[in-house]
Amino acid sequence: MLELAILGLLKEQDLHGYELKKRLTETTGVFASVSFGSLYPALARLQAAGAVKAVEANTSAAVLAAASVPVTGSLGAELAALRARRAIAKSMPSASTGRGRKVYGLTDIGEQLFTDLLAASESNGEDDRSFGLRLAFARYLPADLRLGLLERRRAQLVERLARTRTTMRAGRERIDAYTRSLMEHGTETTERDISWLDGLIAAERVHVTSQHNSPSHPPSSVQHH
Amino acid sequence: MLELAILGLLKEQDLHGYELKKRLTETTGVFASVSFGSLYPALARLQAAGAVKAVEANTSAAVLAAASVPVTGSLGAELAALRARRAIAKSMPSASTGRGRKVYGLTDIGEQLFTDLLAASESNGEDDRSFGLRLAFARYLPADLRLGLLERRRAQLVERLARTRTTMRAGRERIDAYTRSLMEHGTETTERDISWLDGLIAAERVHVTSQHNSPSHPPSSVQHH
DNA sequence: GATCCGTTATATCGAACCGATACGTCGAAC
DNA sequence: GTTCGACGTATCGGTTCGATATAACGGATC
Repeated sequence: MLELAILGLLKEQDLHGYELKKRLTETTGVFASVSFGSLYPALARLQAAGAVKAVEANTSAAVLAAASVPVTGSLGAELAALRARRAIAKSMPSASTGRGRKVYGLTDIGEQLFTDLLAASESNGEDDRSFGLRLAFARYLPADLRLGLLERRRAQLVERLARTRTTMRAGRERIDAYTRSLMEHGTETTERDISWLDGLIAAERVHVTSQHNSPSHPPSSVQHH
Repeated sequence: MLELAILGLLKEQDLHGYELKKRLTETTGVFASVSFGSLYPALARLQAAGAVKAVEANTSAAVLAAASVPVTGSLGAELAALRARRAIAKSMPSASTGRGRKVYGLTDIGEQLFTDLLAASESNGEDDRSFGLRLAFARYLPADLRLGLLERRRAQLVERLARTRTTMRAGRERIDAYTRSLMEHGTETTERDISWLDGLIAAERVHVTSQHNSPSHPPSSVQHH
């Protein structure tokens, strides 16, 4: 789960651990708290699996070297050098502060792993954060899988709603006022989530039926009935 | 965190593990999924700390036979006997590996531990589930601590709102449509959470200022909307 | 009446994850 | 001139999860 998030962020841009954590907590938002105690082991796992590699492993020395002599052929190193130059130009001190930072980048294996993890619908944990994370990377999914993700989530929320209502009817004398208020508020929140999903699904269907290009599949075949 | 939930449920009624899990997932609802892999170790910890004790062990005849002398020719009974001996060797009292249910109840230490955990405001994890769980047992809190719980939660949500808005303004070109929709929906949800909390806080204040409160008699009417 | 299957029930294992902490550099405030 | 906070990598102990094993029971199904 965390690995999917890391791969997704690295797909857009090479990043080091600290920045990765900031984006996971702040930008992606879905992770209320992802700690270094899980981030660094996850990075180590991904590196051991060959999904990511350390693209730039030092401070200004390596940056300057990459900037002056770009003979490595590494795309990530060139990008890092570009970013370092821009940072220096903006007199941003973060390029050379602190201890030696390790910038990670995706490999081909990592690209493939990202695609596999994102499209995995059967082996799903199916929790709330899983959906939020997948939606944040939904633009990398083909249109049909994207629609399936939204509809599966909708069905899941509808089922949760039904179970909650059953529980509230079943043990109504055991539930005190605070718990009941919590459950009712949760029910309303889930209902709003469902109608929000309905909006997304409707927009998705319009997009699917109006124009025929999905991101990775050419419109060679009509939809099957 | 899980220990607090267990203690709170056992405070109302003696329960065995399976029923405990059902109430944690269904009734309390806050825990989307609490697994046996965390429930049983938590129960063992609480038992080792003397906070709970096995009140009734409805052990079957096979378990008793395995614990004392394995007389049956059944393979399963012999395996059970092996495991029971190993458990006894680990000095675990009443380790019945049979299928008899073990009903747990609170001790005086457990009552005290529950009160301490519930009132702990400084060493808080402060995540979403923590608040929901505490609110579900808010009737056991004195009125001032209950109000503090609600106001701390409110302040937390307000801060989250501010941080999310800052993030959305800062990296607006980096955020794609799906992520933006997710963040906007999350913002609306948080705003509704805050106004829901305002209702609870108002009801709480009315109760505090209008009459003398006793911890064992929570307000009979909590506002829902 | 033997067999299959879902529910009730306890328990363990490996892997993942979290919070705290340590180690370390830098700029700014005081 | 030193404390303070930001950046930055890393590990440790303990908690939790998901999967799995074990086992007894009741009800279908053949």
